[in-house]
Amino acid sequence: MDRRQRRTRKAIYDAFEELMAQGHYSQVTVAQIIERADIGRSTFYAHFETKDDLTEQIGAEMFDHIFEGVDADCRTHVHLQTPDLKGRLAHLLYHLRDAHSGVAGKLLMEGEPHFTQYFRGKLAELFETDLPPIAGGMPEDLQCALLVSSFCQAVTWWFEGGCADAPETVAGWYDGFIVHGHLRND
Amino acid sequence: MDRRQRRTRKAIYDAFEELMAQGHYSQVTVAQIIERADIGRSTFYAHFETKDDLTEQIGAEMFDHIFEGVDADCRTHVHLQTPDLKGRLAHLLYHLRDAHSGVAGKLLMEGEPHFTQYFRGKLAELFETDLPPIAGGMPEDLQCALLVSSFCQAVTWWFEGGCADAPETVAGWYDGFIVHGHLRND
DNA sequence: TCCTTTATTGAACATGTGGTTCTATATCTT
DNA sequence: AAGATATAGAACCACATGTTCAATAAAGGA
Repeated sequence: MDRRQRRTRKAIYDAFEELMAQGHYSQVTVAQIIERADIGRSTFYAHFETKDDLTEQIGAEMFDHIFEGVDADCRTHVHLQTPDLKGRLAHLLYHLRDAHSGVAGKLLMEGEPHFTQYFRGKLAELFETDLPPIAGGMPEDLQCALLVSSFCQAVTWWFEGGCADAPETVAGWYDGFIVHGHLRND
Repeated sequence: MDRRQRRTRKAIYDAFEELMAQGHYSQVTVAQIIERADIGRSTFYAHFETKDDLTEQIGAEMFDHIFEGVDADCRTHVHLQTPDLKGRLAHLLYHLRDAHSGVAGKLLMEGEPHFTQYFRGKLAELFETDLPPIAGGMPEDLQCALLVSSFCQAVTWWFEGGCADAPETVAGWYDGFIVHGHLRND
């Protein structure tokens, strides 16, 4: 790729992250991105078809990095050689909190579809591989969707509270919610 | 309330529902609503501050009706005098599917925050009253958020599939997911 | 029925955003 | 050095949100 392209692309990514770190997604405009990235308007549209396109691509790249980091961590830690779900989720929470100044988590919290889409896909992969389907007749895709959706909600809750609890704690709660059920009275 | 106000308000509500029945929420514009409701532009803004304001109010009214219907049904059916969660959720699914031409469910599916907000609140009430908190140390508000979020996802999944399964079936699956957990291997 | 109050109308206006087009200019790669 | 390509940036279009205001219509109480 041309060096110029790399430069402007990075400038756009950085501008987007900076703006996201201080405001709501829906308030971030292309004009702001352009101004902060210090590029021409047409240059932006030479790289991305629409604003949503940028959001999707930036989301994909961000989460690719994050999930790579999670995999690397899980390979490094010997006691996770056979990584259990709980451990993987804890690592995921660590990276969501720390990577890119927590912008990933924040965007997840806001639930913007174009951004979360890719994350949900990666999360679905994670659940599909690790989980034997033992629902009471529930279709697999529904089961997977419920797991993804509730984990996203857990992340949201965690970020809304300023990541006050330790990743392991939250992962443990979620694991308990999933594995043992919650409403058991007996 | 003035008869004129009632008339225009109803016209706006009807127009909104008709437009939602045939398109995506984000594509529905104020201009369209005005045209279909056959009212003046300034009249619309005399009733609602913004489009989001309309969305919130219409969502609140819709879901108030739906939840009232659910309550009424549960009181009618003798075998649900002590209504269990599963039965209530099944009734809720019935009403979501049938009320207002299924627009409620469709909007839920699209996940527009201003619209779903009120529904999530009502759903949280339902869970809070029915469910003894027996999580493994999980905070109650997180537990409730996970329940709400996963049920919304179940509704979404159901509508995406054209409401192919019976409400009781979906409610049963969800209940199993919650009560017994899903990943139990032993 | 009259009269006061209030809602509606509809056009004009202001503003902001997304997205396109075009030419001159700057920068890269070979 | 030279041809290819990316960028600058201004001008432009289309469209949506929301406001303002004077004229008109309708409601509801006396």
